[in-house]
Amino acid sequence: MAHRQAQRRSSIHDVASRAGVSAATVSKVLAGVTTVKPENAQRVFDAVEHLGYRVDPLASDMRRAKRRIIGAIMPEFESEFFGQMVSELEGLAEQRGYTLVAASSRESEAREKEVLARMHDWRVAGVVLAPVRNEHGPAAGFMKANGMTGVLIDRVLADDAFDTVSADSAAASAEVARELIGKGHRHILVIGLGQQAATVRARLDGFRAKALELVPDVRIDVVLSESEVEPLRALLHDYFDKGAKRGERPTAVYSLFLKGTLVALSEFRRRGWHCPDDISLVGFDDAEWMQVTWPAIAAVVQPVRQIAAQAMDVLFARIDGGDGPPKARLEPCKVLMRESVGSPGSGPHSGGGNRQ
Amino acid sequence: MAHRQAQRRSSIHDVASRAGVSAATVSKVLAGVTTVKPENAQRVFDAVEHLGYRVDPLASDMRRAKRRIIGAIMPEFESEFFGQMVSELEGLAEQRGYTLVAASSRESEAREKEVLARMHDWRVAGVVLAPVRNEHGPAAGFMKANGMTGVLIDRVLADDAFDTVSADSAAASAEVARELIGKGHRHILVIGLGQQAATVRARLDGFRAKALELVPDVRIDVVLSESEVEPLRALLHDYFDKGAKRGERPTAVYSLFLKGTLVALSEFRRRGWHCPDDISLVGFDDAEWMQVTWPAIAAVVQPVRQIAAQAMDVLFARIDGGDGPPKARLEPCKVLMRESVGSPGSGPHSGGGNRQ
DNA sequence: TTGAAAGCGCTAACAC
DNA sequence: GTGTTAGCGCTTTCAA
Repeated sequence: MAHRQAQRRSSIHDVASRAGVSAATVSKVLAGVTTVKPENAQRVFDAVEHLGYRVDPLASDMRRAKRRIIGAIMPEFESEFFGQMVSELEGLAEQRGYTLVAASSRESEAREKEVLARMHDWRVAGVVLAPVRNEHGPAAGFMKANGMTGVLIDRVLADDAFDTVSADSAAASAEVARELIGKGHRHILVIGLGQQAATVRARLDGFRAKALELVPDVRIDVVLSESEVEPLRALLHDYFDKGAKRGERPTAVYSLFLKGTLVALSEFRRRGWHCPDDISLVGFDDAEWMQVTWPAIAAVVQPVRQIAAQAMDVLFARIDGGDGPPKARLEPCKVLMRESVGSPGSGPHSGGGNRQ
Repeated sequence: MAHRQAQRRSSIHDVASRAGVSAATVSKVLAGVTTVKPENAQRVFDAVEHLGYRVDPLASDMRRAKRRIIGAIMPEFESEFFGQMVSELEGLAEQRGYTLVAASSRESEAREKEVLARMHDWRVAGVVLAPVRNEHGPAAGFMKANGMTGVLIDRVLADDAFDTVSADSAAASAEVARELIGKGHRHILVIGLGQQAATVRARLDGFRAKALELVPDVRIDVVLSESEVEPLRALLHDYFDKGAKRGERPTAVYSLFLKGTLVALSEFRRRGWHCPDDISLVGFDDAEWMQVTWPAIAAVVQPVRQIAAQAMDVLFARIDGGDGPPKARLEPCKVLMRESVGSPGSGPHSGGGNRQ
């Protein structure tokens, strides 16, 4: 015996014959055309109800040239940030009667382009692309070359062909600088990933500019790993080792991205340093766990909902034929100063205690 | 001037006329049929190359009745677990030439059913459903009623209509029990969410059975919140307050799900308790951050890759016509005992120190 | 107010 | 070996 056999679904013709009208009329009724005789419309509704009929959206799109599908390409799905982003985008697409098809580029530009090509094959109406690196990658070039409609988000600054939406990293980083300087930090280490060039640069520059403005002789060290997280671990290790030899050590670390914050914490662990007594820490990107640890980790919160909402707004404006030069949008972040930040010089386990 | 106008993509007919053959021949060449004259095949390849032609997968599926699309429905996208799951499933689907379309049910059974109906409208070849609650929800019923092909994962035990794949929660929980009992814990609190009935029950029973087997008079308290995380916070608060009045307190907490671990940590914070000196903690579900905090949090690691791989295997077996009664598969977990677990009675900040 | 006809881009039968 | 024909399920002229 065949197990769970998929029965043929009723088509528009089944509805038509049951209602005693043509398929064209059914289509009109379902599309809300008002020129249909009420009596016939009712018969159609009855038939639809009885048969449990539902339009096949793909067949429908087939005829209409533009498909009601939005493609979303994210660097990864594993983090809270992109998880929330996909979730938001999905809801926003649905609200407009579109389906979101999400794909992960797995932090690879090569794959990003492949995935984008697939989206193009699917003839999606538009694409929300969060590039692996920045707006100058091969994927954006592909979109341009193929006349695709799209919006670039997150790791982008501005583009001459596509609208962009991202967090205002520079402003947030300036605020972090103000906070750290205000607490008395004069030697700060900034760590980041060079791959995410667009935003890392903005964050670094925003931080440095404000810090130097407030205290011209502040010392800012920078440790950047080109494209992988693991090397950063080694670089950071070396950095602290060398500093130890010279008897110097930064009093605060600002990590420009989430994994960097984890790497920093893990390096602190290894050395037995505690926040904020031995060293202060602020990370770009918030996560749920950061509030429940000892100490709670200070973080820059990206406005995921706002970015998603803006992205969809501008994307649909383009889909609906909106014209004009592309705009670069920046959404403000929130900076949450939590217990991982204290004042330097208070010495191990002495001041700013957080263990009541 | 119209900005970025999408040019019409070349169709199979464009390729056909350029190669001087019929559309059917092009289709055959591209499908790898070997009966085509090599010379013509070459002309087709040349034309494809020249025009940058790519098959429209949706149009192709339209004709072939079964669409090469797999639907994946997850309770949420925000957590590491489901993020990894979607990522894995996406890769596995691609390997077989299918596209994964993922949707979030947002922990709502009502939405889960709607999303599933949409998948059905899309006529997906199969569905990987991670139900909000368990295998008896309305979504599984819908799948059954509509003869859909699918596999149930994660929050499921066994089903009479669909294959299921999940982590072996009971075995892992038994191991947690063995570890805690071994360390000398005799009063343990277990917290969970009633909504995830299927697995919570398995985890609870597995834990309790083993603990009682090892130490018949062990005390196991249970705090379950019906369906929301927030009430759990309040319940936990009350539980500890009441215990304090009587001067008793569990020496270890086992959280049956990730958010519960966060709630527990946050409650410990509020009371100024530290792990493992004041209380031990083990959580079901691991996360990257758990290794870099002080202390590192002990956790049960679910075998995401294995679950995804098994799910896709059994799903495609069904899609390819595989018959026979549904099977319930359990994949073994790993239990990582980290510093958040110590021995009871060593008193605050006295033993099992983790601050070298 | 309605339905017949013509496809969207593709593939599977079936002739030739 | 290859092309013709006939659709998949739907929408949209356009003529009646």
